[in-house]
Amino acid sequence: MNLKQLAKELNLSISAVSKALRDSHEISAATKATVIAKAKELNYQVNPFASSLRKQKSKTIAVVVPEIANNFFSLAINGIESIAQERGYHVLIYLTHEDFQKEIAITKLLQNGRVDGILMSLSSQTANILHLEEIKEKQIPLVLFDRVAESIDCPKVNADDYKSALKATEHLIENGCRNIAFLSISNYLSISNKRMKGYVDALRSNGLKSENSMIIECSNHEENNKSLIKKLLKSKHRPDAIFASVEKLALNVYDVCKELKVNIPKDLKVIGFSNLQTATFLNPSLTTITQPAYEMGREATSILFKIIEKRGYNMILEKTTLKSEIIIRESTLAVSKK
Amino acid sequence: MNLKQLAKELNLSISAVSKALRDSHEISAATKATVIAKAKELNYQVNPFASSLRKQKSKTIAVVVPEIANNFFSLAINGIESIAQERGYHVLIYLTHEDFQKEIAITKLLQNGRVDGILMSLSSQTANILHLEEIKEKQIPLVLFDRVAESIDCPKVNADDYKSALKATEHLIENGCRNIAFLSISNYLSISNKRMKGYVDALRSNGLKSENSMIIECSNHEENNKSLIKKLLKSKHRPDAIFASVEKLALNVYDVCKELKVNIPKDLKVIGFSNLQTATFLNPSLTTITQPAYEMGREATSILFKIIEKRGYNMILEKTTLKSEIIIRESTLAVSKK
DNA sequence: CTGAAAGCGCTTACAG
DNA sequence: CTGAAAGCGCTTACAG
Repeated sequence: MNLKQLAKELNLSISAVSKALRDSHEISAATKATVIAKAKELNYQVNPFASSLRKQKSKTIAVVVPEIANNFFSLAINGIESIAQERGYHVLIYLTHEDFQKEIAITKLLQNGRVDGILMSLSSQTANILHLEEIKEKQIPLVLFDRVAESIDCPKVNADDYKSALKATEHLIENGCRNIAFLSISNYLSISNKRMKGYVDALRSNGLKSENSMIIECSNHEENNKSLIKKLLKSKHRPDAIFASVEKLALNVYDVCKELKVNIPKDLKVIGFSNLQTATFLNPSLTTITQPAYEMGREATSILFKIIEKRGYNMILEKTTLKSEIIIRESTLAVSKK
Repeated sequence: MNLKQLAKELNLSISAVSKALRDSHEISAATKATVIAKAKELNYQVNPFASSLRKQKSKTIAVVVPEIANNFFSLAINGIESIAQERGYHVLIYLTHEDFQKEIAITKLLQNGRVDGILMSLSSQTANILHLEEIKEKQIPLVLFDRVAESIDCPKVNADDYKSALKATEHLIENGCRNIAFLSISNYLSISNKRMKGYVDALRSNGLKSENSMIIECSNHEENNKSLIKKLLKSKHRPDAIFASVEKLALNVYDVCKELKVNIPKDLKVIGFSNLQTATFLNPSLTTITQPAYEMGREATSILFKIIEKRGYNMILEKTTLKSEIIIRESTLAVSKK
């Protein structure tokens, strides 16, 4: 069933039917009513490809994220989808699996007009932003969220990572910790730097010397991370707290502590950035810095639609920072050591 | 940059260029080489809408799931995406949020040729399959996974829910449980019935009378579920074990036990269907029946592509059942009660 | 208020 | 081996 057939049924021209369906002011109310009724009766639906080809608009956005089996990203996608569905947009999803080359390939794929805009969170392996510059050159609206690159000129949505890392570190210090190890995953992105900076500044402003700062470089290799943590916990300069910059690392710490029979929080306090819904049921329950993932998704999508719908808006650099929440649980409880 | 411009640059006809790019046997190797080189140089990319319009193929599939902030579905989507990416397909994602009306609206949306096929897991509210019949009538390839409706004639991928529920119940019985409460979420789908049937059959074959079976109807309302569980645990006929048919309910049980100071596994054993990655870190660690979510996603997608690529294959009813795994942890440990 | 016509950018059957 | 032409199904500027 296409416009041509529908027009024939109605004894109208194709253009009249098309206009009626798009509620054009050129068409009388009576004609519109009959057209709409007939279209419904015959279950007519506009061909999206013909429409997109003609209008040069896809009514589709792309979401490019490192992974999906991850609480933060699945919550963010939930937020993205909620706004997109409201506005009648379709959502294409692409996973980079933390692979820079895949990320580049995907951005290339998206340069042919398939989508009206792109929401993106960069992979941890991303080493430069040439691929993002290409997107910008092609004038495709782009909004980055969470894993953001400072060096690119586009709207960004993230959380107050510096501030919450600062507060989290202070929380540890208040609860008696003096040797706090920060588990980082370094990359091109500023996000991990910001968290690290918050940690370092908190040490400094609390009179802890810089030699007290322990920054442990982790990777995406679970086993390597665990042996790093194990080594750390067995060393002479064993920390009294661990600050995990990402969720996975906090769980690795739990794993190692279970194995080494290190008691949390008595022997070691643990805090981590995490969107784990079950943090409260862990043994012991985990103190987390929880980002507003759902809201970040919604916010990023709202901004993207502003750019898509008002051309030229692209030039406005919008940077939105949402507040994370520190949820204090057992893993950082002050315990009198006997 | 379109074919016309590219053809002009090359002093060839549009059709020759198009054929060269699609590696047609009608074009000489030499011409192909120059065309491909030029296309690369000028960064030419085929317009997907023109191509889809002409070929009546979208190279896109839709994934319709109840929710995404859920370990099972995010793992399944991971599997789906991995196969789709391999094959060069795009993945549209739609969430029903467990709302039958939304599910219907989405299936309507997908009838206009936007996608070459649909992967779907039904909402818990889905009350009939008229919308699925429409999809079938329109000859759009459809594969259901996990939350499947028995009554529709299409390929299905699910887990051996009956068998694993049977085994799980037997595990509880072996560990001394006699009064096992089964928390179900009933709906039109057979999935929960299968799990329930496994539970009931295990009781029967172990000589436990049918009055020992306790089936508690839960809902999607967390607070209601918790008060149901609370009532149950405070009642005279307090169970010695709870079998949660879905992950959320198991966590609700943990919540209530924490509040009522019921000790798991001493006072109550808990087992549940769950894809929780942190099940092992819970307090106590949770015994789970874990579905192969990633593999189910991959399998369903492979079948979908078989149908898309070989027409007529649609008629073959493929039903694939994958094995779940019971991972025994502390929450079902036999403990001598003093 | 309605219709004829051009054109979005491809692909492919057909002619040469 | 290459090209001219039709057509996928729309939308919209233009004419009436």
